[in-house]
Amino acid sequence: MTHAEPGGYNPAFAQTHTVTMNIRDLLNHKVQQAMLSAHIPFQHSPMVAPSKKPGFGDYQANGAMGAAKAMKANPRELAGEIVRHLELDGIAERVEIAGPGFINIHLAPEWLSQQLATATGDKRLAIARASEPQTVVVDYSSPNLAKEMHVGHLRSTIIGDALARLLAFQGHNVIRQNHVGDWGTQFGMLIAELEEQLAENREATMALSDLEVFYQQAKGHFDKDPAFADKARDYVVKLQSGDPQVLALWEKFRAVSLEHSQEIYEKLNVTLTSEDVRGESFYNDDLAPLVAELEEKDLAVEDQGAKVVFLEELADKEGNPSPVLIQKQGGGYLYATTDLAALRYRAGELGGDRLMYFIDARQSLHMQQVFTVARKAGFVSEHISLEHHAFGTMMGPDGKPFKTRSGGTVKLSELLDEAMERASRLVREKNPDLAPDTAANIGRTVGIGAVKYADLSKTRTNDYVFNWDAMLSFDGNTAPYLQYAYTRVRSIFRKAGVEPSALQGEILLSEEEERALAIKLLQFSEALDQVAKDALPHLLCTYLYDLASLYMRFYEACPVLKDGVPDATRQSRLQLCDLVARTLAQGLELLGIEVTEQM
RNA sequence: GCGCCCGUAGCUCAGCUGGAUAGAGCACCCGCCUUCUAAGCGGGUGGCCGCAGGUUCAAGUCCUGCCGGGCGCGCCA
Repeated sequence: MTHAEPGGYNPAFAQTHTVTMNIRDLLNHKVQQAMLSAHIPFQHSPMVAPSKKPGFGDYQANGAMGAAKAMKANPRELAGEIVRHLELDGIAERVEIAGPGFINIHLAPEWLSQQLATATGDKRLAIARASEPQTVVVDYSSPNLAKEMHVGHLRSTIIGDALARLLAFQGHNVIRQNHVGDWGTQFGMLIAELEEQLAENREATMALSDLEVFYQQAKGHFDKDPAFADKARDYVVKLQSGDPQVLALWEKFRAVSLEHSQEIYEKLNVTLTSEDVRGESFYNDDLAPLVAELEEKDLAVEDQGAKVVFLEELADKEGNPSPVLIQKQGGGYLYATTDLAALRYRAGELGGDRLMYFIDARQSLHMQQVFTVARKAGFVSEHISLEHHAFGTMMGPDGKPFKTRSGGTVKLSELLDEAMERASRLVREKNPDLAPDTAANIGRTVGIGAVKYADLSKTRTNDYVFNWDAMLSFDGNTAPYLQYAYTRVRSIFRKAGVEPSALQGEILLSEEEERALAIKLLQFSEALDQVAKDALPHLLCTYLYDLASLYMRFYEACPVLKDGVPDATRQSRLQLCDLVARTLAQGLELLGIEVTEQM
């Protein structure tokens, strides 16, 4: 139930009303119809997928074998039946049966060319908007405001932002939620420290210019000075009871800390704004009623002085139910309480159909508990999808959690600065003729892109090893490689002095490299659909890398501007180039990565 | 102890609802620039897919057990 399917999404049977650029859906639909005509029950899926080997056509339908097994029929004969009913006139040039019952589909170049033509004329590259747009609430980044953002926040921020961008592009109503940690006991200490420093005539922004240092000062103060510690504890109480003076200090601290985060988001090219901040404090007033409601519904019970929900759904082997603490002995609330309030708000007030959480894998049990309680309490209806998209830890080159040499946490701002610096140095080395401004700008784009892409391109659920050299390399599945592919295309247009909009004529797919590139271009929407469904941005990375690789091969094999290229061929190839550039730029933009005209 | 995640080439990683001889990049070896950015392209070396069973026409993929690693499990968030 953690990874519930979003309601109503089923790519296999998506209709092709308008111009859907999704070949896979189209073929699935066509093959399904053929199967029905061949009296094969609807439950058997066509299993259409891109072929892995060039010899097996462009797409293959593997559903005949499974259906034959269930129907006790001969798989090759059944495949023959399906092919007999298969209507792909104008779409496929050849359909053949191979092996035990594979149906290999070879697409017609004229059809591919037509499909590409609809993409060239469309700003969205003919990517359809969702026919049933959902309201998707995306929880990501969510740093603790008591401290500076560190590398631990990178993955949630980057991956969540990519999904938010992508779902919005698909036409969904995306609501970003930055569930910042702006409440809790540590704020008593921090506010008390802030008050003292302000009394020494320091500006709040100055005192808090380095949150890490400030936190250490407060902690040191707290540990050594009992009077200060008492005050800190007193301020926690005052904060919770709404004391105006303490609250004002808290506001000040919060504002400065949020500004720090906002700076990082801007540097990172992350779309979060102050509008998206809905921190823990936002739910304060709802916590007591929420606990009361859980008690009324006999879900929460008192246990050892605390209020607990016991979940038999998550019981261990011996049948001991899993406890979820929602209120402490002293009456204080816990993060499960806040998360439940936030969840209820997102489903209720925000009207979310799909609630996505991009949070560390270590929170898996907690998220499962929150989801289960929310379901039982009726905070969310059956058809609302609750999804925890977990990710692994960021590891240093030594394979251990990423830390500084001295063992401290790595500040995000410093990491990003280093990325830009390293990239700038590389750009200057490779292209010394660039003006310093231009080089710095390219360095920024490449450096930030490299950091983000390195993260996005790995399977989300695994731990991931941070490696400067690998991510800044121009070889392999990296941001610089993709950005370079983009500049190569743009360079052709600069050289030719042609505007893409001025291009004319049919797209001709005579060479192998052109054909392969064409099919890959047309698979963009398939990649997007899959990422949207499973929240796995690395699938889009793989797609873009494949596309860039195929373009590089095309570039080597198919001259565009060179002498002797017929005009029709030149126009055709320039159109392919333009589609590649736009697809790369669009894909990278959805990942939150920028491109440059030259490198 | 229980639960979740992971184990694929020397290294970093792909492998899509089970499908055809398991794929990239790095590293190593060999080719390709008087021609659109060689920050590139082509080729080669390299794999008991942790181990053992099972299901299946078909298993890296599904099930069970074991080994190894990470993480989590009532008053922090």
